[in-house]
Amino acid sequence: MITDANTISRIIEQFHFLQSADSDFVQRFFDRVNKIELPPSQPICHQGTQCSHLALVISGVARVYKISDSGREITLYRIGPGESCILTASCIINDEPFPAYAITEEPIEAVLISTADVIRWTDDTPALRNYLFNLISSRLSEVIGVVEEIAFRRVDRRLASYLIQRADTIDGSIETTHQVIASDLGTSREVVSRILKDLEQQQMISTARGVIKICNRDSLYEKSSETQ
Amino acid sequence: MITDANTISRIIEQFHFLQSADSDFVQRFFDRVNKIELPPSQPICHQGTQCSHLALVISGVARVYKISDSGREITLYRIGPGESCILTASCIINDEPFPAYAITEEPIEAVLISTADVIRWTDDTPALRNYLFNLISSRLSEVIGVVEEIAFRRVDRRLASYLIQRADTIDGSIETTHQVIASDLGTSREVVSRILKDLEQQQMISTARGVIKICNRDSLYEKSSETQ
DNA sequence: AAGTGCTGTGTGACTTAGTCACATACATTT
DNA sequence: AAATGTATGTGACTAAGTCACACAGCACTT
Repeated sequence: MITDANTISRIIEQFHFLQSADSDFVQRFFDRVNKIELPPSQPICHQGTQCSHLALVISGVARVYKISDSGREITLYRIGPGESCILTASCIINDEPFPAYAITEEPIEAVLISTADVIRWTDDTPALRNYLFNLISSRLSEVIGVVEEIAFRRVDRRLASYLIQRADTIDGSIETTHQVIASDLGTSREVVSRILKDLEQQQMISTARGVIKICNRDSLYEKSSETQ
Repeated sequence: MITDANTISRIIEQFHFLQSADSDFVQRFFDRVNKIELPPSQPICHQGTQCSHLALVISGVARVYKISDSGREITLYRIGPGESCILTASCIINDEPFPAYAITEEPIEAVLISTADVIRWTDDTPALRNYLFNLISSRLSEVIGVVEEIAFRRVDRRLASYLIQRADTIDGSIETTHQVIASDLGTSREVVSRILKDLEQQQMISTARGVIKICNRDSLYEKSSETQ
């Protein structure tokens, strides 16, 4: 149960479906759900487990990913404010085990809905249902995008795109490690290190321990969009 | 509109949601939908186009896949009897363009539902809504499985699995070409040819133009489940 | 039977990517 | 300054993808 008016208005602001739902539902909603806070690097869902709650993220970011036997990782997508761990919803509704891992990256505030409420509400509340349907559809599109990336695009091009995307808007710097990048892209740390070295020699970026800085965004962009 | 009693009962048999829906809806359903037949190798959805109908497959198989600039393909999943081109549904509901290609493999009979009816019925008919939700969730799981395969598993292991899966149950033979296999697995024809040659030298299979026959299923299975 | 053409398969040489085993560099603590 | 832990660099090797081209099997013509 959530009672704090301030928290409630933050949640309503973040989740559009609460605005289009009738006030009766909104009241029941805040009666039945709970708010939790999670620290960074907190595992949320384990592959193969059943999910007991659906989490709607108010603030923070979580990462959903796969791990291979050899320990390599690949990020499927991230969950941000206003979104939800939709795989959970899909597991709840289909009664299947969770097919991946999820972990918090930035500290998360989330609303927890119990399995029973998810099932009841998706049945009788069009607003929530549409919200979930839209979210799961866009996840499907995103994951199809991941398939396309890893099946067809060269790692150096993908890395160039990744750097542009992640670069700080002000000074073009990124604080991260090669291992983290490798885990996002689904490749190995050595491969990332070598490509970064190449990019540095071509003056597109400069690197230091834990930091990458974009020096020539244009030529990096050009590299990212080379075909084949 | 579908009136033929025989056709109607075949459709109801295939689509469970029509059994759990109330009879009022079933009547409206058959009043409003149409049946189509498509020959093999007929393109259904083109990447980037809007979808005007949702197709429910009564018989036959379609393939949903991605193509790279260089012409390489990868299969995302197949649509069989009782299933539906759920990407279409997701595009209809989110009003997004279709993110892949779909083509019939075996001749297809399908029920076509117009965009407007899809939207109306997902809103007022729980049975149809749940059917679609389950389907899209399981597609998401499948596509996540594809990511895992191409990101982490070696091509020779994947090919071994593929052959076991596709082999005729009676004599263990498969009628296909190296190019078709490559397109399913998301690799190139040459790679498939080389690995098949290896498998043949290890007496696991024998090959001829357009045919592959499994000779030693056990050792092929062993190969498919080697780790790393 | 020989000719023609299409589709399917084989192969070498080369580039890109992933693995393994280390070496080295930098930052923080003691 | 030494010790520790994390981050990065590198060579050697295997796996996978690309390109160019050769050749084989089959259908169809004449």
